[in-house]
Amino acid sequence: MKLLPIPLSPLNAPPPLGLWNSELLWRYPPAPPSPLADLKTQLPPQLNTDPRIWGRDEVVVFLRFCEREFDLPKFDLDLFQMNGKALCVLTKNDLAERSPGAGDVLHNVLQMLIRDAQTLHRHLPSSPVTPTGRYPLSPHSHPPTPNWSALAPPDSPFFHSSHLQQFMAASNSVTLSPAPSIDSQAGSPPSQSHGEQNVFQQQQQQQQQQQHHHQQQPPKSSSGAGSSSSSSTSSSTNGSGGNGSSANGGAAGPATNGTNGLISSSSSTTSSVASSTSSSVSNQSDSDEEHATVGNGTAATSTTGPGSSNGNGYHPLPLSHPDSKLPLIATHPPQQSPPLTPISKETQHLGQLQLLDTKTLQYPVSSLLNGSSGNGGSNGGSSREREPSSSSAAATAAAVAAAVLGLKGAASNGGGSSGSSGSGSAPSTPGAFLPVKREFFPDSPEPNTNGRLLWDFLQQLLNDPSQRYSSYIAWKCRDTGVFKIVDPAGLAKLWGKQKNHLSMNYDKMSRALRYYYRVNILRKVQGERHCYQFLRNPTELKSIKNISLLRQTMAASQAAAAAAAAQSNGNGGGGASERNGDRGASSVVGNGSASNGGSSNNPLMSLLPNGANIHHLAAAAAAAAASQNGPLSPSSSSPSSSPSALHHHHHHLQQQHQAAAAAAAAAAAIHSHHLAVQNGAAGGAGGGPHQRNIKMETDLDDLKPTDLSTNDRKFSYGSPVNGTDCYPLIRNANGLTTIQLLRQQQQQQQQSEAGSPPSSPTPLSINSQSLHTISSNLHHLHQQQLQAQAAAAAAIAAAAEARHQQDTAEQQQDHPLHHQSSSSSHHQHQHHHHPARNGSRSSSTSGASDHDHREPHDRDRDTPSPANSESSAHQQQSQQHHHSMHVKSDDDSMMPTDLSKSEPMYYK
DNA sequence: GACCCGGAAGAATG
DNA sequence: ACATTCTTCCGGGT
Repeated sequence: MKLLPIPLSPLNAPPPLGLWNSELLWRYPPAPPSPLADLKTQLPPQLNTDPRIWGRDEVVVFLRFCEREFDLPKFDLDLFQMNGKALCVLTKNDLAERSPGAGDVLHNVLQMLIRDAQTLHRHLPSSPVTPTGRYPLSPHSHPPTPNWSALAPPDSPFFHSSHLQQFMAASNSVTLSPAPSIDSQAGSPPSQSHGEQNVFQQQQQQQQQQQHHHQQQPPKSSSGAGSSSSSSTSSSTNGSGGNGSSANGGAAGPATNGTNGLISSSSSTTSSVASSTSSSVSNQSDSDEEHATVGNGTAATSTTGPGSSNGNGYHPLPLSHPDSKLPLIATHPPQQSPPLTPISKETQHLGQLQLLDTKTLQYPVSSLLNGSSGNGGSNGGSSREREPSSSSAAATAAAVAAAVLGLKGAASNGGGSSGSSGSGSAPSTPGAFLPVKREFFPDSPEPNTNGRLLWDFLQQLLNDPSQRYSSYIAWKCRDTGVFKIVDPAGLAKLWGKQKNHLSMNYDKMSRALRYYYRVNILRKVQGERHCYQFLRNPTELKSIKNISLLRQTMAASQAAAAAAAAQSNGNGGGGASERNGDRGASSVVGNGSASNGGSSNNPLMSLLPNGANIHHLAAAAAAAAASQNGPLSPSSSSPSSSPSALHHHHHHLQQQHQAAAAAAAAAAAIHSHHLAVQNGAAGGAGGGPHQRNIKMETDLDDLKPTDLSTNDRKFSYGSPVNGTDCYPLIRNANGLTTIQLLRQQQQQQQQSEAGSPPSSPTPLSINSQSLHTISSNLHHLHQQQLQAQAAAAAAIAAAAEARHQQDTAEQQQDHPLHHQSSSSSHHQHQHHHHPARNGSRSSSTSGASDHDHREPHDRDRDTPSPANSESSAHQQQSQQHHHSMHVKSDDDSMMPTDLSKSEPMYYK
């Protein structure tokens, strides 16, 4: 027999990561580290490397292949009348039952394939492009595995990662350390309760159902299965809790254990899910899973369990609800759930798949997690370091190109995540598609986000599938992110337990909530007691973290970049420049982003989420690239996504960097409306080095470091879109979204051409809705492309002119001025915000240091006279309100109820 | 008196 | 050493 592919155990993962970390690798992705490479290559040609998209026939082919390759006993095909998705969902035990003696092998092989496929997808996001940005941000980030190139592999039905991620996200979220956040993300949207179910919910439900199904169908063997060292690997790790938890813990950090609580809970859920699917761990009865997850069961899950939490008890849940959160799994939560909407089996399968994915992912995740603390950081550093080198225009272009290609991941990491997330969450096609949040992966990796954050905690409670915490906190309108603290004291206690601050009370907790006002994570719903509104969706929230990180890390570089930019272009010109400086980072970022190469690190790109700028850039770039490249992804498209292909792809990208640059310029131009593009900027973008010039004005300036309020909101909320998922995506302005769409298109085309996509109801098997969405998206894309092209041309011309002018007289800071002025219009809103924020002054958090550091706000802020503050505060709210609402188009009516449910703005 | 706001100082954590 | 995210207090307003 050939050696079986190595189990996916997380352990394996790490090494690769290290490798990947190197820039070289990054740029030129080595062949897949795993044995998969071989395995994949050996797969029968007709088999897609992603088993999840196999049809029954492919499954049969695969089984035959395994029989031959591994000298396995003949499989009883009758027992494998299923498509790839279903096959992937089978646990080791399930497989063992169906094929005694070969189950482990089969399982391992499948896991490897899945993992590989996932990996590819994942990486996509993180894509190289701006490796720096991203990585730094999401260190965890998956190992920068270069696969990004693979990313493209259109093969997977899931278009690029986004879908996968989404899928995975749904199921996975847990796994990731950040789980909580993830969960929250995933969960949150999913709505809980009230009728509106988001896709998420559906997904979750699906998942749950699937799980159930899963459990039911495949009679689970006893837990034993897990034993197989290999097989259990991923799952086991998770399940074993110890490991899984460890993974989480790793990410979270030991200290964080407490944090894990949520996470744990969430993780537990995931883990549970995983376990269930995976089998081994829980193999317990279905109920087990639930139990495990739920209550103390957590214990089962292991670390996550309360035990880990120690005194803290993390499980917020546990408190009242014994069940911890098992949300996902929670089988039918009695209460809640929304009856799973009848999801198509496919979707269910997907869900299952997701679960699997998660498992598979776990490895990476775990690795990431580990990395997060350690590696992640290192990665980030490395990436950062790298970036500088890449600073060249080419790099930028490449980044852009990468973005274009589909890195939604890119966004994922840094900002991308947000964007992606945004896209993911919202965008996902309405329906069946996998609305999930792709973020899972990307985000999760991020170290910082442990569940300990209050917002995450709240999200988890709010999104608890079982709605076990509805007595503490409940959505008033999920779409709008409005929730009510039903039991302030109780919630505070829960929070206190979570954080191990037994003396926690509502007053304290509410202070913490108010702290979020400053960063635009929350706002108070005026007139309603205990009612708050999330201004950011989970994804975005995550991104915030990234931002913070970025800021920290990048601060220096940004400053430098800003300075450079100022000199070169005279961007801001005096006043303007200052502002930028002040406000900071954001502005800098903008610049940096433009300069990107220069600051390289700039997460700018990564920031995408918030920084609409980036999105726009990305979008524009994507559009431009798409137009030029034609089938961008084609390369990627090749299902194989062989390393070579990837490389090729990568090169291709590089070559096209100019195009990308142009795209960037175009994007900048496009944005100009929103963002003020400074002269140079446009030129810069086109030129490359000059890129610096581009200054995306935007909100960033105003934003505080942590301030999330940036554009996103505009986009996200404002996005008109409601109607279709697609729309929103596009609207999001995340380049990602656009990109994703492009990818989808491409992939679809490719698939259609290739015919690869198996008949099986692959996830792709797109339903009419999704198709509709896609078509819509495409349509939008087209338009965007056109605009982008036009913009690009204009931008180039403008840039040339600008340069010319500058050359003649740099003094012309007019542009900057213009810039400002133009921006000002946009700004106005922001300004308002700021003041308000300032009002909040938040000295709270860091106190003086922050002030200095952070800003201008303080300066702006006059005196702290209470009166002022309050007034300002009110203004703030009103303004914010305004803002967000305005964006939404909705009105101010605070209450969300109005909001079109069609699409929860909030989550979008 | 409950709720809400926000400043300030400090702790925990990464 | 530093930044972030609270936690804890507190004075003040509604």
